[in-house]
Amino acid sequence: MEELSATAYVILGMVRKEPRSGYEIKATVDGTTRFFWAASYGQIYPELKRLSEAGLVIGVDSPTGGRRRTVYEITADGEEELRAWLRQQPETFEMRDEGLLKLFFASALPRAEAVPILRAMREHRLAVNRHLREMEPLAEATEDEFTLMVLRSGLEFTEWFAGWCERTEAQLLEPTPKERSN
Amino acid sequence: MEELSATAYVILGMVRKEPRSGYEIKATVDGTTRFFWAASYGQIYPELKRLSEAGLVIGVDSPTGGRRRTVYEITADGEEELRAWLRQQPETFEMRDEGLLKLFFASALPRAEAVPILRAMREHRLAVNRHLREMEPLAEATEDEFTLMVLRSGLEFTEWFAGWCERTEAQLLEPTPKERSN
DNA sequence: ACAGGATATATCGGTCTGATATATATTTCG
DNA sequence: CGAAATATATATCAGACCGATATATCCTGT
Repeated sequence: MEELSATAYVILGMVRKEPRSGYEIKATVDGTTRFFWAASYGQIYPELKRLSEAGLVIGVDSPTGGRRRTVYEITADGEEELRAWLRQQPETFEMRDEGLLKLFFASALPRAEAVPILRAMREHRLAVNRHLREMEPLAEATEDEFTLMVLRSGLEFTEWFAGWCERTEAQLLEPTPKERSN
Repeated sequence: MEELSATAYVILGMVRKEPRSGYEIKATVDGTTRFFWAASYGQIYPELKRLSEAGLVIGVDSPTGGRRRTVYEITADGEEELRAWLRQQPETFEMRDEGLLKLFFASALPRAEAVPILRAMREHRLAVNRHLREMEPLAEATEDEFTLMVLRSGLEFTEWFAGWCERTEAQLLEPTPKERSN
């Protein structure tokens, strides 16, 4: 069998915790992993078909009234595949931060105009932090300690980042090294 | 005119600092922004054509012997476009961290097997940190203070993250809350 | 002279996002 | 009650983006 995409493992991991429909998988991803691994319908539905064909999940028809609905469960093969993946060294780490990118090119603007970039970055990190903080009680209530562990990394990360923005902004308000040396 | 992709602005920013060929743009991106904004040949060359057609850059034929080579310069319109973008609120922030994803699903493994995930994450962050540290003297030498500012964010980030991994690993080696309460 | 690496451009398969389309079920509220 | 809004559910498409590969030339070390 071919290698699975990372999204396939997100799906396997999610349906292992609890059988779910594609829609529910998407909702759960949006509520949990999206800060470090997102997934869209455009991936989820085709991937569910592939996983189903490969026998790693089983789709069970569970219509709600006249609305068709398929709930997927993980198979023994699927669990095995998931565990094998978990035991492999993580490869992918990517970040795309438009704020840092703008800051990198900020010499194209008057120096003072870099301040709003840092402010916007800080606001955004703080907004995410507040959001994560709201999720904390729920994560504390679950059996799974890793949910909370990962959530705490998000809390710490956003706090560190917001702090960096603040300190860097302060540094920008000071005179430049060139000006100081005059 | 249509809206430009973020990669288009990476190109504009890079050729504004210094006229460059597509190959040189890629090399510079790999040496600088790649940690928070990457770009591949598959984007760069088509985008250079579009930007050239839109009059935001000008391609100047500068062959090296018999090897064709086009060096791109930014135009006044291109600079204007770049500055307008820099003044807009940054939108995109994305992260894809396979380590955190694996940790999130680590309840599928015996508890102790989460340790190698955290170790691998820490090793990776430390490797990036060492790499950035090597680049520091170069960044310190440049006129552009934002280069160094952004590099320092990478240094701090990797240090924070490596520290988090270390602390979280220690936490895993302690007994579970359940075991403690017995 | 030749191999290996650097410079330079181009392109393709596959992943992934964000938006949109379609349909049904449930809730809200005048 | 009935209409409107919202939630559930699946499907698909254009475009962004990555990683790899192909092709060709130039430079350097031995």
